[in-house]
Amino acid sequence: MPPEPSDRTSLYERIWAVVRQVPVGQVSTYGRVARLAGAATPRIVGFAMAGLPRDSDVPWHRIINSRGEISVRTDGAPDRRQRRLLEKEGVRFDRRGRVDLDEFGWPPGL
DNA sequence: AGATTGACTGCAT
DNA sequence: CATGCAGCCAATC
Repeated sequence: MPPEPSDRTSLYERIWAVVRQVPVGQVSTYGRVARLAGAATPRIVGFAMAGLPRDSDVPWHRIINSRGEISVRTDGAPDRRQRRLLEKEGVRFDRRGRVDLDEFGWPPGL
C-alpha cells in the first residue's frame, strides 16, 4: 500500500507522527513504524530518528529493533541514555538487555 | 548520475 | 539462541 501521491507531509514527518503515538511505558520497532507510516523500509525509520532535532517532542527512545534490543549506533555502541529513559518509564530489560515485545510492544498483539 | 552508507529485517545455517 | 547474508531505498558525496 503505497503512500498517497498528494501527501504534503514529508516521509520523515509521517514517521515522526507515528512515533509520537507510542504510549509511555511501551516500545515499537523500526519495522512496525515503517509499516504504519508507509515508509518503504525500516532503514528509513532509522534515518528519520538520526535526523531528529534534539528539542523535538518525538519519543525516539521508544523505537528499538525487531529483536527487542537497542540498536547500535555508527560508533558501534548502543545509546545508554535510551535504555535509562525506557527503564524510567517501566520497561523491563532482561539480562542480555532485551525487551519482551509480547509484553511491551506497540501496537499490542501485532 | 553512480557509488556508498545506514539507529533494519527475515530467512538460512 | 547466535551469526551470516541478501534485499531494501533515501540521503550524501
